[in-house]
Amino acid sequence: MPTIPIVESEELTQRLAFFESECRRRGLRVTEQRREIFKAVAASHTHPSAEDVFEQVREKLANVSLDTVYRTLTSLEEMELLLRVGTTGKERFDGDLRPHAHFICAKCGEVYDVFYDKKYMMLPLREAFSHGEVRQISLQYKGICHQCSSAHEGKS
Amino acid sequence: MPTIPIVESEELTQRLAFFESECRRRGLRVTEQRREIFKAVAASHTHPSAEDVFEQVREKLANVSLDTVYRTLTSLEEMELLLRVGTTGKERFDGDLRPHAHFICAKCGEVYDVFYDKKYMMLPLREAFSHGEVRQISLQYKGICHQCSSAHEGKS
DNA sequence: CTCTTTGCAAATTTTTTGCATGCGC
DNA sequence: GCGCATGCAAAAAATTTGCAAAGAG
Repeated sequence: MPTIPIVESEELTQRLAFFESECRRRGLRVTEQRREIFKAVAASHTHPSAEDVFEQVREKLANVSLDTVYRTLTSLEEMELLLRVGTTGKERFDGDLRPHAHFICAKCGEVYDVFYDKKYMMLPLREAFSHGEVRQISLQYKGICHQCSSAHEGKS
Repeated sequence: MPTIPIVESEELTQRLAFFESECRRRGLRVTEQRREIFKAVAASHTHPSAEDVFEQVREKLANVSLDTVYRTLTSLEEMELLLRVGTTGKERFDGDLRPHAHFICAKCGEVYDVFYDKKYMMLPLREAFSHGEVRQISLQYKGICHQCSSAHEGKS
């Protein structure tokens, strides 16, 4: 039962304002639903799933739909106002057990290997062990791969 | 179009032997299906999805089923013979944009934050940029959280 | 010969999409 | 008022499960 820290309301207000200005800058409408969904994610430190966000937003807006939550979470991610933990889409597997990281293209989903010197992983490892026994380390970079940025078609 | 490096057959043979001994050690039967599925993942550097593995294994064993592939990939992961890129199960979101890592419990799926000093991320960042424009860094530790290891019920 | 593993099919779970109505700008 | 955003329902995609038959030890 993790104790849930609440983001202080002052900072939250500030982030909400930024969210709204970002929406306007991109020509997206500031709706109650978007505001509540953003607040739900920004205020929590529980790494909620889409379903979790849906339930929390329901307490404020009794009839939001789950698909609006999905759509909004996706657009918030595109606006870089939240992070998605893990990969998008289907699971991928890797039989290479050497310590290495992944570069994942946000557009095409391709996964590229990134090798690094093990010693650079030591510091966060120590803190990670405070949460339990670490069995696997996975460092992921998300971005746009060269292939996708040269084929300059489609959204951002 | 990524060029696909093939794991040298000598190393592959060695890994296959290890896979078989691991199976026996755990009382799992060494079947053609398991062997081919393991080989498919171990020999490729393409981070295949379950479907990809399925298609490749089909070339050898014309009637493996997709569910066998799923079951085997899961057991190979439990044997720590392969890695799963990304999280298991549903997607989780994080509104905290400060640079930090995640400790993900392999048993209950809970996600814990792990903060670190940004400077320790510099080295792999340089290599990551060789694949494209990095927009997000995500460091994940997978393991068993204290909560799950104290509640010592169930598998492994 | 026993008991795990498989293949099939069906079920679940998670996420996405089409379309008419509603609401921010 | 115009057009994007929403809600509903239905579809799609990904993964899991029950069960009888097959095969490893």
